[in-house]
Amino acid sequence: MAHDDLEAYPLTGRFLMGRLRHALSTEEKQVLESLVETVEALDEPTTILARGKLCDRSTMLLEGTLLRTIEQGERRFIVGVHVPGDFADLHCFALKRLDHNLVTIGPAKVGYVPHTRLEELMEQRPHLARLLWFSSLLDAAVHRQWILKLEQLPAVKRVAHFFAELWHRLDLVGLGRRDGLRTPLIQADLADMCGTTAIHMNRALGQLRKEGIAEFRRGTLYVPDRQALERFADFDPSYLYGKGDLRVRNELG
Amino acid sequence: MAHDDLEAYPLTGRFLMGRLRHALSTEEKQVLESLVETVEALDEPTTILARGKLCDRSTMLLEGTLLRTIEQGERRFIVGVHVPGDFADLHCFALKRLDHNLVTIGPAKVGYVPHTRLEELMEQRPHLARLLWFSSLLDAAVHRQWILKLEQLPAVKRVAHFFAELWHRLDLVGLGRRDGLRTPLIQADLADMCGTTAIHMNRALGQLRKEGIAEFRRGTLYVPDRQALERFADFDPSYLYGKGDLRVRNELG
DNA sequence: CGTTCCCTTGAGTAGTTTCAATACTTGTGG
DNA sequence: CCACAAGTATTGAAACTACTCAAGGGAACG
Repeated sequence: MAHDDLEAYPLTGRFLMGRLRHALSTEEKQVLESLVETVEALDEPTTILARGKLCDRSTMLLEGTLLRTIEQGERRFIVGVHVPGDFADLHCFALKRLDHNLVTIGPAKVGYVPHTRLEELMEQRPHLARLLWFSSLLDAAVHRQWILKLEQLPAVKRVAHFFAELWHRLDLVGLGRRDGLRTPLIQADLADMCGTTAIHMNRALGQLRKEGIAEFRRGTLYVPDRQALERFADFDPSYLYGKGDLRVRNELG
Repeated sequence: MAHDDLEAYPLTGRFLMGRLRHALSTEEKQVLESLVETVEALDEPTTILARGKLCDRSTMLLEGTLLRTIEQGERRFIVGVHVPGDFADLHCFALKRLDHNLVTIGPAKVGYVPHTRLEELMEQRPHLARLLWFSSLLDAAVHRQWILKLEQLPAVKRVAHFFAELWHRLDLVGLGRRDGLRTPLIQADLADMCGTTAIHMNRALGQLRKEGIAEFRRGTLYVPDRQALERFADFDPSYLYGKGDLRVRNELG
C-alpha cells in the first residue's frame, strides 16, 4: 500500500506515511497531489525562505533534507530538520512570515503549494485541512522532544537521540535502511542542533564510536545495534505518533 | 477594545489578544465563547491531562499558569508554559493523546471545550478554524525559541530570556505590569525549564540580582530596567507575533 | 598537486553538577 | 506566643562537562 501510494502520488505519497495517511481517502490523496504547483530540484544549499520574508506559498519536501535555522550573530543554530513527506512551512500559511530560515542542504527536491489553494482547501475540505493541521502538530511534538533532549541530556546522548529520531522518521516514510542512514549533515551541523561546538561534537562522536554505539563518518551513520543506541539515548519513539502507545487509532472523522 | 472584549467575553476574551484577535468577527467571538462548556477553578496543583490518556475535550486557560511537563525517571522537565488566553491542548483535538502532561500550578481557572464542538467548527467555520490553527502554530514558534535558547545561552541568560518572554506574553493578553510580574513558579520550576539543577538556578538568579538585571524572590520578579534585561538575554519578541509596539498596561493581573 | 572543506587532537579555562550542610518562610498545633 | 515541620532558598568545595584557542591530518576535487 505504501508503495502503491508512491507510484500513484509521486509528489505527496510520503505525506503522513506511517502516521495518519491511512485516514486519507483516495479523493483526498488526489486533491493533495494536485496542490503542488511547481517542483524544484536544488543541488546546492539553498535558502528556500528567509526569516521575516512574506510568502504566498508553502513547501513540501520531496527528496533530501531541509533545515530550520536561526542566525544569531556569527553562529547559526538549527531548530528543526525535515525528511521527505514533511510539509515544511504550513506555518507560513497562517503566519505569513517565518521566525526562522528554511534551508536545504545536499541535493533536495521541493514542491510548492500556493496559499490560494490552501485557502480553498480550508473552506471545502475540512477533513483534509484537519490532517494538515495534524501534521503541523507533529512538528510541535518533535520540537518538544528537542527541548526535553536539550534540557536533559549531555552532548553525547543528544546526538545519539537525534540519530535515533532521524532514523525512525526515515523509516516512517519508507526511507529507512537496515543498519543506519546517510545524510548530508556534517559534524558542524550536528553541533548546531545539539547546542555544542563542532569540536566538542567531534569528541562526542568519537565516544559513540569507541563505545561501539554508532559510527558517523562523513555523512554515513552505521549502527551495529539499534536497541543499544536507543537505550543509550533514552529514546522513546512514541512522540512521533507512529507506532507505540500514543499512536492515533481513531480515523479522524 | 481589549477591555470591551474582556467584559463581553469573560471566558475567551484573551484568546489571541494582541495577535490576530482583531481578525475575529463579533459573531466568531460569540461562537468561540460558546465553545466553553464547563469551567473549573483549581487551587491545588492539578494534572489536567496526563501523558498518553485519551481525551475528548480541549482546555483553554482562563486564569493562572499551566505547564507542559514530561517526567523522566526521577526528574520532571518543563517543555512549555501557558498564560491566560492560551488554548492549551488543541494538540489533543487532532492527536487524541498527548506526549506530555498538562499541569496547573498555583490557583488557576480553566475552561473545557468538547471536541464535538471543535469538529462542528472545522466544518462550518473555516475562518475561525484557521485562527485556532494559527494559535497552535504560535505555540510551535515559542517551542523553537526555547530550542534556540537552550542551544545558545548559558543558564543565567536562559532564565533572563524566560522572564522576558513571560512578561511579554502577559502584556499581550493585558496582564502585564509595569516593573515585573508575579508567578507561582519556584526556583526548581525555573531549573526544570532551563535544563539546569535547582542549585545552579539559584546561583544564576543570584547573579541576575547582583548585576542589577532582575530580582526574583518567591514568585515576585522585579526588573528595574526592562531593556537591560532583554539586551542581556538576547531577547527579540518578534517570534511572539505580537504587534510591533507593545504598550505596558497597568491594571491588575 | 595543491586548495578547500572537513575532521581530529591537546592543553588550559569557564560553566555546571554533585554532595553536603545551613538558613529562611509559611502554616500548624500546643 | 512559641515550637515545629515542610517547603523553599542559599552557600562551599570537589568533580565533571563543555568551551576556547591553537595546531595538525585526511579526503575530495579541480
